[in-house]
Amino acid sequence: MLAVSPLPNTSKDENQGEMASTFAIDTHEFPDFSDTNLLDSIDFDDLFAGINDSDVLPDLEMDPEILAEFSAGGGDQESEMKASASVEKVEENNFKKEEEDKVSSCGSGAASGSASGSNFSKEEEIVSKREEPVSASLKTLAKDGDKGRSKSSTQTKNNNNNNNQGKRKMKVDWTPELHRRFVQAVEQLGVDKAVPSRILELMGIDCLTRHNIASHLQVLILSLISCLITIN
DNA sequence: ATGCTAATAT
DNA sequence: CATATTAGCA
Repeated sequence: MLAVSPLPNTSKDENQGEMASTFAIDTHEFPDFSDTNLLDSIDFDDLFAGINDSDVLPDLEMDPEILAEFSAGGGDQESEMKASASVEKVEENNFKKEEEDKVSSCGSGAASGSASGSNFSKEEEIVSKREEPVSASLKTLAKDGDKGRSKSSTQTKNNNNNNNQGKRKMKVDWTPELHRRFVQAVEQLGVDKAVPSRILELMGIDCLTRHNIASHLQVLILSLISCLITIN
């Protein structure tokens, strides 16, 4: 009972750059779920978690921070090494990323000095959290992943603005870091419990609401469906 | 009350 | 046009 009518072409990812054309996507062959950068860049975590992690994954109760660091290093090309931690090729060595960062940019510094003027800002408020790679260690992967651009032509700017009423905070910039957090939360929770509330709780972000999470989740699912359609 | 989908706004 | 927010509904 899955009727998919819309066909949005979402084939633009941050990974589209260094794609070895050695193995092209076998469209005329049996789709092998092993090398699909296009899909891999989306969110196979939740999908895998839903299919494979049903019982294969025991109760992985590791600290999200550790996992965050673990995952933050590779970027987004290692989604299938966590399931089977066997002795595979030791290509990826120990890469240490920057330490975990506290993401709290919602109710900080809300007191603005301009109280007299009507602050009915009709413009969108973007709350984002961007961290700069302080330590430029050796880049194992010469590929710009999430963090690589400062300004975008669309709308990825750093703007922190709080509203006065406290009920009109919109435009939450889903920074890659935040997205990563979201994905991690989903994997840790599993699709069974991948409910917005739980995700939000696990994320630890107190600025977001279930609607925010739901919206993002919706977009992700849409992208995933699009990709699946593309395969077929 | 929570979750999901659809519509709307930026 | 793409993405995020909000509203309505199950």
